[in-house]
Amino acid sequence: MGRNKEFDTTLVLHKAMEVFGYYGYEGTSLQHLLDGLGIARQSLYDTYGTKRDLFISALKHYVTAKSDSVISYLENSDSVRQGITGVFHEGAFILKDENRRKECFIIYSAFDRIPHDTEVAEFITKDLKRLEEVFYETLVRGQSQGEISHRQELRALACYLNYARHSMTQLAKITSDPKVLDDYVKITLSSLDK
Amino acid sequence: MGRNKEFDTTLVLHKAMEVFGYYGYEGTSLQHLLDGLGIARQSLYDTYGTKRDLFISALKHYVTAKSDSVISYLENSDSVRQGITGVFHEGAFILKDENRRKECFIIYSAFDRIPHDTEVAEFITKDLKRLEEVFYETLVRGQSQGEISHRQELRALACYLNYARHSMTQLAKITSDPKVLDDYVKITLSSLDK
DNA sequence: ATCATTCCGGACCATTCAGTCTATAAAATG
DNA sequence: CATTTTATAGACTGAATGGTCCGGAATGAT
Repeated sequence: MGRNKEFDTTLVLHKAMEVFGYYGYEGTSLQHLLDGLGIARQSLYDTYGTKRDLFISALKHYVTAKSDSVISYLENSDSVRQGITGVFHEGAFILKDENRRKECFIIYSAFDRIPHDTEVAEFITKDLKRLEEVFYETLVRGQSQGEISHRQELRALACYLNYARHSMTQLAKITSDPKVLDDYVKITLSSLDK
Repeated sequence: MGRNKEFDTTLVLHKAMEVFGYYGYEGTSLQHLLDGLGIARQSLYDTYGTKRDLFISALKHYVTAKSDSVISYLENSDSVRQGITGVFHEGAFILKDENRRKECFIIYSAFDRIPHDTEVAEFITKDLKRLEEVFYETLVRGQSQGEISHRQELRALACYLNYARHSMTQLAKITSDPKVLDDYVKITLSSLDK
């Protein structure tokens, strides 16, 4: 009983990603959020709690969705090279979309918070580890399938690919030239060819 | 005539890099600066102007010094591969130094400011272009000297190396494991071997 | 000695901040 | 109708913000 929520809470969460991604965590004022989310102040506090609570909710929602997508790419592709290539092309594809790219930048607001918010730090660290592990296992499978040379140091390569994927988002923040992004992906992927 | 300045203005500028790098531009309060720089409030305003003025001064000082060093490495090494390798190893070396690494992170506070401060945006963009150009010319020289394969697309490769160098700083912000940094450099440099 | 400059601490300013509270209206359920 | 939940707008708070101004002391050059 009682009145129903009138706004889609996860849709508002996506808007929050954009706001935090644009202004950064410290640079985001409550007014920015109210304008960006299109809800009243009290609704924000009732639904999400404090500004920090909202930030963490938005961040977790973004990161887990992204990581799940990456992992699905890697684990559900028969060809390991196709899986890894798919991850990077998918990432670049989103970053080239004028609308969808905006929310991605919340991850960099989160990186900025690492030294000042242990919950953010632990969450990010755990997710990075989780992803690196999947990259590693995928590469191992690639070696056994003969797609990846046995000369490769898989641990270092997994780590590199993992960070390179994040760097791609950073790169998109500086330039919006799609060709730059594509070239970056191409050269990054050439590290598989040793 | 008159009393002399009692603090080394460029040394204080380096401290400002650290403060801004740690808290971010928005996250840095005047109190943080006063504590970090060790000078009185009025001295700060007399010497550097507003908080934003100080930020831009610190940023420009950092970026130009760094870029000049990179360019010097690239232009003054007979072997092109040694020059490029030198740039990355030097970068990693600084990022592994507990003290010297701190001031490097001002560059990411600057990236965050790009959408909100045109002067910062223009300065960063210009510096990125300048560096990419030197990378490109160096690679051209490398091809003519037979150090770089003629199959390489030099423009894309220059762009990649330029951004990869910046990503290295980002990487250092997330992890302080020196091995991760070294592996990252190693794999990045392997892109020269196509 | 005079004057200019820098130093410092603290007072002071208007503004903005995140967050709370109140009041009232609108739905949905019983 | 009564109850419960949500929605909105606006007033409000205490604290912190960046920035300015003042007063007095120290230092250096003429």
